[in-house]
Amino acid sequence: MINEYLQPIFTNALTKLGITPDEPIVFEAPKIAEHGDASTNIAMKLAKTMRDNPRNIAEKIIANLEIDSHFIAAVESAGAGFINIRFANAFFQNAIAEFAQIGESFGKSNYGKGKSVNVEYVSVNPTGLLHLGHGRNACIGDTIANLYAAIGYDVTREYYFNNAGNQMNILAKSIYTRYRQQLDEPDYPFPEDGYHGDYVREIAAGLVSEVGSSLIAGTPEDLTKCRKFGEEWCFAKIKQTLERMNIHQDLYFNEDTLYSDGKIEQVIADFRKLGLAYEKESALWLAFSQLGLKDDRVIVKSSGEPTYRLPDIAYHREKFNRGYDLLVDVFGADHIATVPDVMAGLRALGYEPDKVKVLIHQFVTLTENGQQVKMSKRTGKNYTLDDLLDEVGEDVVRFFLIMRGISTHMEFDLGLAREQSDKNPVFYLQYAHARICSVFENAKEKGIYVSDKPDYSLLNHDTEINLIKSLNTFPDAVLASAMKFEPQILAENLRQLATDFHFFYHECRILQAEEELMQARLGLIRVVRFALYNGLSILGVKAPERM
RNA sequence: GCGCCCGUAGCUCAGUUGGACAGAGCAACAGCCUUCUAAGCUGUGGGCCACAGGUUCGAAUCCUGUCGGGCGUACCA
Repeated sequence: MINEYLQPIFTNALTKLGITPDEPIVFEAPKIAEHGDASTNIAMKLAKTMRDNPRNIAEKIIANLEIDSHFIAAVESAGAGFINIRFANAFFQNAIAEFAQIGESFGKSNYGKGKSVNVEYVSVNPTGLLHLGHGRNACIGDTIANLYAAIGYDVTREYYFNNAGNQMNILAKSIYTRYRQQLDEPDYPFPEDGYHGDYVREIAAGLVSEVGSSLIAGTPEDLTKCRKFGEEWCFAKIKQTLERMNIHQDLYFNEDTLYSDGKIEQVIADFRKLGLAYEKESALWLAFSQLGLKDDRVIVKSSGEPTYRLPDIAYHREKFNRGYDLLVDVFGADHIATVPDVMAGLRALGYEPDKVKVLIHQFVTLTENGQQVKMSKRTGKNYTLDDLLDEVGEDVVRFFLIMRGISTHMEFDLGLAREQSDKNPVFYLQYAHARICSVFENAKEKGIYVSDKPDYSLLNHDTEINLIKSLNTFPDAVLASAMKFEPQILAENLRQLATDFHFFYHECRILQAEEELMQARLGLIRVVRFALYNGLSILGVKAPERM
């Protein structure tokens, strides 16, 4: 809003000076309050082409500005050639009136109207339970999806899985072993590469009570039953955990359908047609070296099974063909190797990889008293996402897992999480929301009529103006958070908004104020509530009315 | 060896397309509740932004190299 207001005023001044800038003028909020509400470095940018020093240029620009002194209080040059702009209170009073009119959709936009995005996340194969790393993936993906929904995109949330691969067979064998151990043979040997997790015992116990000893022979059909039972059990658990975190995906895409629908064969045929696929040592290779990558890779093993690259390419092609404007993949750092291969493959098939945004998040290190806790599914000792949700609650987990940039290596200390969960910043935001609700509740009890059109020009207290400034940044933060694929930007903005609200709340009485002022303040905090509510909802966190 | 990510306050981390004296939370210390929720507010201390060069009006941010950590580098996914 500040940018929209200043842009024409400055462009006009430059035009008068005979300058047509090739890029829009950038206004930013100075870190230091004395530097005003907005600042531009345009004079410094022009210094080279104009062959003049930035201070002189700044003065010339300022002299040519046509300023409405009702809204702009001061414009001055400073420092190395910055132009600082300070708004009058009227500017912000005007702004809050606009925000109030927007009402409950404050912060949302129709930036992406008519455009569609597919966000693929979680995508864990049903061979075990979700752990903390999956949680980070899930929370990032879901928040990204929410962000794009908030800026007007048509969003599809997708979960990709494979219930046919080798890992599933290993799970089947592991289940069968536990089944036998529980049924008749306590020393039945456990497969070397099997899943050691306790949950496998649970699955086996479930199997025992469901089918008794009918699978004891261990025929291939019996193992298939073990696998099927395990798959369903794991999926139910995974979905249950996601449900707890308020995550609901629209589409579960089974890799298997790529085979049954001939999509895999089609990709192979197309690569052959392009002369990019060749046989060597009874495997099928793809000539990635002709696609700008270093080495050729196997896409179909000598056993006849494809490697992960092939279905990944076929799957992305499938998503492309569904016609989305944007495809987002959320992967953990361990899957980074697949990205260049898939992109190169897609490009060769005639698709535009720029439409795909791959978000690689780094790992979460789980520690307890300084010691690392392993989360692996295979080694057995596993601390699951459910365990964490039980300990600290859904809101803390969701907020914690997105409050840092996705590329940072997060450390999660269990002891600290237990001890500090009540100090988690998420409560700070929720508390601000609850406080506002409480004020309205009190107003209602006192029979106070709340006006829809209060006189916002009565808001002149520093903390009021400051709060409006803070609100002013919220819609931009939602947009920036989406465009940059960084949920953390929104989390940080909300924290600042809550700070500014708490400060205002401490300084200014609302219901005890004189009638007109009270109405203006109620109007103000109503907008703050919409911002907090919308922001928290995007982050998948509850906005309680009472705490 | 090569590729990606990271190294900022005691701890966990922010830091917009390079901008003005480097920020927040937690921890520590000192204050604020007969008044709309003290899960709050105010104040204090705390830094060779890993290290060394380079680019420029200006670098935590961009480039090169070094050191340290994470993840990859399969006919596993």
